[in-house]
Amino acid sequence: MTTDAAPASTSDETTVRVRFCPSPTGTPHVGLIRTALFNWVHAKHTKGTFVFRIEDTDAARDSEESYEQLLEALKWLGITWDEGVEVGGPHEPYRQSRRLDLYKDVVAKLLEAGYAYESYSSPDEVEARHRAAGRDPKLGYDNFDRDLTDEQVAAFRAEGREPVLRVRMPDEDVTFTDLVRGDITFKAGSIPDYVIVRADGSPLYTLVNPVDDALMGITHVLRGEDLLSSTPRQVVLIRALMELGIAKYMPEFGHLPYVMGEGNKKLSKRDPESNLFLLRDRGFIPEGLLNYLALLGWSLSADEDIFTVEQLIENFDVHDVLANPARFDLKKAEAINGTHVRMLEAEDFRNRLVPYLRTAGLVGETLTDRENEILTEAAPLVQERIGLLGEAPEMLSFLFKADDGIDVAADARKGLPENLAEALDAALAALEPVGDWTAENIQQALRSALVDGLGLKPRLAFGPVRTAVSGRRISPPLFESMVILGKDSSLARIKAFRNA
RNA sequence: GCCCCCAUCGUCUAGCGGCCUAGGACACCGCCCUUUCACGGCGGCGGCACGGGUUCGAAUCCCGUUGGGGGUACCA
Repeated sequence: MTTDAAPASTSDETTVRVRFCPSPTGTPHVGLIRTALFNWVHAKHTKGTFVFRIEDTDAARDSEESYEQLLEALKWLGITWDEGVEVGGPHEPYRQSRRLDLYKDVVAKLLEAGYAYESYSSPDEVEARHRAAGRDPKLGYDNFDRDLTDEQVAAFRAEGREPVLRVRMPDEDVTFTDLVRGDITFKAGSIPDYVIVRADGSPLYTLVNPVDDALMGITHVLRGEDLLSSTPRQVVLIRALMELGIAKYMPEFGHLPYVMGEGNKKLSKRDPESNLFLLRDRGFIPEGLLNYLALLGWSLSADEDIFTVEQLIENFDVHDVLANPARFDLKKAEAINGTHVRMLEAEDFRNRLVPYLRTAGLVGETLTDRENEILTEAAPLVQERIGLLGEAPEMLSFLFKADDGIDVAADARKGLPENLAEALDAALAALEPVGDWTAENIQQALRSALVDGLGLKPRLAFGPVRTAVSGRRISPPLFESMVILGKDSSLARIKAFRNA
């Protein structure tokens, strides 16, 4: 005998309803976000509804701060929801901590119809019974309380025991069709009756998750593969809810592969590269990060890794998602991000730099006219040189500093020509008469003085000026930078370095 | 122990029985471009875990082995 979820499943005509339902514990991490992304994209692709629900039934671990961070994360990434917290909808409230009465009703019906029953056994007692019968003591719950007599119940009650509530698992195989893995069958007897309500009356995830999915009409459950082995339990419970008229249909399940860290460890919340806000602070942009995350388990085509969110929505099909876990590769993520950085409109890119300059202390809360001018002119110089926005401040800092505030990095002093002083003098002499201060003219003047005049190789010729002006061995294009600084400032810096 | 999932270059992947002498991307290594660094261009390195089947033909289908992961909670 087989319990098959498929026949009673969602029909093609049913509008897609997916949900993202995190527990507000800790900071948002990339695995969580990838799950949100695939749910959202699936909804967008099918013109369905994306529900954002909060599973805060664990008062000890849940926090309001974490809840706020989840909102901030989705907003930053542009992942919008049609129903849920903040925006409301027909199934309010969307926080489970405020739905407790609903669960009580469902539990009463489950008990009455015999799908669930009271269980008084303590773990120790279960283990003792296994030992006594010569079985492995770690076998799990033994379904002992399934058919207690009234006398037994009364006796337990008399001892002051409060029961947990368990779901009666059928003695048959449980099969469901996973959207990414195909048919999956759990053998009869391999799953013991499981707890849905604690002895103190509070509901567990095993109850509230499927119940809310049923109540909210969720058609597709896309979640991490860590929940795969709890799916047969949910299938059984939802079948009961269908019998009771609480659930209209069996949702389809799709279990997304893990996002792994170094080695074969699941990326933990403590790994820095998994922390969404840390990635944002380093300068990932939503376009790049979303692109990379989508690549973990899905691909647009055989030879193109770069795509926009629009393309992702257009082409995404959950059936194409791979079943095997993927490693989060920061290098590749940065490379993908860099490509998206280069794809930004110049003004958009410029504006996105501001918070990073502010954090680095290069500009204040509001930019002065001069700072705005510098930024507008300098931004294009770094746009194709960085993979992360956070790399920009170091590259641009010399443009925002005073002429006497230039610190010369140690490596910028190395590799300069032997006749450093002579080269600087020649550069000054050549630049003084330049009237029209353009990159073209600056280059011409320096080239004829240093390359032609002193016979320096181009590689060596401009080093002294670069160091003098920027204090760095590596800088944005030199001549353009000098134009932004202006003639006076440029010459002052060369003089200062000459006399240092 | 039992249950379930997974297995193509170092990494992410294309591949859904013949287009595969296995394609792309990141990383790495050369070369070119070049005022530094990048960007860009060209080239190189590098893989179907193993063993059985099925088939005229298998990276692709089946079975097994090995390896990895998850579950077996009054966590989610």
